[in-house]
Amino acid sequence: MPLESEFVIQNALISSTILKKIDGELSVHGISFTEYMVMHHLSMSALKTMRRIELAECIGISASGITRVIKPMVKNNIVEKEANPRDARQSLVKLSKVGDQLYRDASVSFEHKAKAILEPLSHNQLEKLVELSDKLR
Amino acid sequence: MPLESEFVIQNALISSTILKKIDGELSVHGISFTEYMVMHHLSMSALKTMRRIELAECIGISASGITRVIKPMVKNNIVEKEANPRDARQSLVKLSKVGDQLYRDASVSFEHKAKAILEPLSHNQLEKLVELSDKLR
DNA sequence: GACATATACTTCACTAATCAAGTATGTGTC
DNA sequence: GACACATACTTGATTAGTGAAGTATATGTC
Repeated sequence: MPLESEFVIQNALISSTILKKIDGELSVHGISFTEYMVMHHLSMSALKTMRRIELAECIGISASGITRVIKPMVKNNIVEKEANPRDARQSLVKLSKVGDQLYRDASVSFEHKAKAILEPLSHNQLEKLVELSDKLR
Repeated sequence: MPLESEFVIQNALISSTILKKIDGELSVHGISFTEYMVMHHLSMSALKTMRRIELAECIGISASGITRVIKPMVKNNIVEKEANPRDARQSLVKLSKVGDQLYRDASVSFEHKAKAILEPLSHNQLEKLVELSDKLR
């Protein structure tokens, strides 16, 4: 079997395992990995505000997917809706104060688990892995 | 943000993208990536026969998940059920002749797509990536 | 200014997975 | 041999996602 096929198969198992571990860790905070990703990308963005489509792209889900993820987050006051005066089609999403704090708290768990998962790798190996993975985007 | 967190976030996006590309490619053969994985692991196994639990583990899904994946595969004569005379609880799964041919055909598409996905990497880089990923199992 | 087309969502029906609970069978201990 | 416990599934209810179709708004062309 070619190495490429081997990688795809191996990667599928590894990434689903990682996802489950992270999801388990984040459940303490009452959020899923997808919700964490939403908060993460909002937190990284300059204005802590993004369009839904942008968010969906960053996270790797569809337009309808992002609608469903965000609906309960608005209800729970983790993010706020904002209109774009320049374009009435858009519905901007902004991290609320509550959401910002939740993100900080969840990040502690997230980073802790991420480190545990990547513990088998040295710092140099991790750097190499990130560098190689990056080429696949 | 620590490199470990960055990797987890980056990897989630990359692997979901890869999965969608592969799924699209396999849909020509009327199968999902999960079904391909079932056939793949059966094909690799010495007797082309495995227990459901074993399969589930290899693929990274739950026991109930494998039940649901395999049911239509039996119906479509891709795999066959076999009893284990030593243990009546077990329900062995075996790749049928039809399934074996389907796997061969699908593998061509699979390998082709896998190569396209990993095209940005040189052979050495791919080897390194597989080696590093392997440490995360 | 009207019309065609593109974009940004939202909603509906569906799918693939999950967990919890249930059934059947095997295994170890007294 | 009986009982407790473990293992190998299966089923039902639920969940997180998908794509297709619908609505509202923007943009480019004549």
